[in-house]
Amino acid sequence: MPTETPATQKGERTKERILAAALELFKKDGYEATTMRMVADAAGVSLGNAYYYFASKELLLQAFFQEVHEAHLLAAAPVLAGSKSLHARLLGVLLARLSVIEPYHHFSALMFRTAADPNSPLHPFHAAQAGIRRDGEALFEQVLAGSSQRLPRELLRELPPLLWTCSMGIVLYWIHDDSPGRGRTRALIEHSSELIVQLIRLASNPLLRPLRRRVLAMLADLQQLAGAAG
Amino acid sequence: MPTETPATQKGERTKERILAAALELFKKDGYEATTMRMVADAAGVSLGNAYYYFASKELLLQAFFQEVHEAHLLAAAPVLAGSKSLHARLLGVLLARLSVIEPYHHFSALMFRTAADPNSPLHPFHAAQAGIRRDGEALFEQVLAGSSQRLPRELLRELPPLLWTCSMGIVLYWIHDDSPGRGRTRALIEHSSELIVQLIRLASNPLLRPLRRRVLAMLADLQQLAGAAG
DNA sequence: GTCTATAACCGGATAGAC
DNA sequence: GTCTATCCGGTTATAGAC
Repeated sequence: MPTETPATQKGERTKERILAAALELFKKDGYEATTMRMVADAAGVSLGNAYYYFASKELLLQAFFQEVHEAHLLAAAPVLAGSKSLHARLLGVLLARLSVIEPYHHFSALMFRTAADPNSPLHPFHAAQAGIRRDGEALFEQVLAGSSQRLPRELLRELPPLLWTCSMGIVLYWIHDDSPGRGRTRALIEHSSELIVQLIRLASNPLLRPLRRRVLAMLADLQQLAGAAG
Repeated sequence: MPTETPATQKGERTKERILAAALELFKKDGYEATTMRMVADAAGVSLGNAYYYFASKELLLQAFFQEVHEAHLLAAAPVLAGSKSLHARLLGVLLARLSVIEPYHHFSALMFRTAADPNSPLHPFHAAQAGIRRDGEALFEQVLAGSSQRLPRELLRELPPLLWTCSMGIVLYWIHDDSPGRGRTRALIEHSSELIVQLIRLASNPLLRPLRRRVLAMLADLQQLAGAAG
């Protein structure tokens, strides 16, 4: 299964050519409109050869996700370097994601159709995505760690996956959002980042410890499952 | 487009036969494993004829969802008639859903794959699903209205869609859940119903009015979009 | 053993005759 | 309203070239 790492240099170049062709077509025409035959043609290889390097169309899409994620990390870096306010950091990171994915709005629904299938290797909790998920959580860890906000240790441990999930929810909202300039998603990001910061402060209140325990217990439930799947 | 209502009596019978055959096959083999050719064969009609009545395989699945929803209403009725405790009502309704969908766990992922595509008529926010969504919200309205718990008017208005969304989240969790007897989902339902009740009580605290406002504003954002889509 | 190509399979969807 | 014949695209089998 040379999908992992082609042995030859020539093979490696071929694989790269196929991937590049696919990404270009995805961006231009969208995922579903792009056929494997088109990809193969654009890359100058046969259909069968394309399948030799990428066992499915989905795996090509996965490579695309990887690219998007790396662009997000890049776009978020200046925000994280620039401010210690938790709200500013959270807001900045979420807006950075928005700006990175915006060019793909017209075919985002089609990406998410496959990604929503728990059996698909593209699902956020799938083992194949563990890397991206960990990276995503690491990003929110940074958001928290670099901020001036004080947090109970247990929250610091549990919040990153939760924030990452929230950010996925925002992406889901964005997919549906047809408002000009994606204004609604922007509003949602602003409101929710304020809200989250306020909730985090509230959650640190000692009076609410029993409630917090309950929330953390539920989060543990959720992660147990994610761990089993991924 | 006689997909809506066949003109002839014969047509009506044919349509029913196709639907019945499809549901049986979905339950036996799952959605993806069932081909339109199998459905047509089992119904004793040609492939083209099946497509005359159901323009896509997805529309057959939609009919299945409708059936599941009606079974849920039926299963929830005794709970709603039997207790005035908010927690008991919420818990009962969520567990009723679980018992209704359990027989379909083995192919639930495949249902949700299509349902997660915003362009699909199966998406919870799609216009075609407005009926089911309204019914679902109405169910949670009953859960609240028939309980002994006092609620601010604004909460009473905003909670049903939120609870419905939570219940969809639980279904999503259930899809991934491979634990024996679906124990994890049961635990999640118990924990989250307790948590929700506690949060509702907390939300009624006058000290938290500013926070509550913010939450309600965000919910308004979310519903604006749902309204546009559905 | 690594790579590439051709030909076919399979199933969702459609066209058009009756 | 029903059929047959066909398209189309993801995927696979397989044969052969380096």
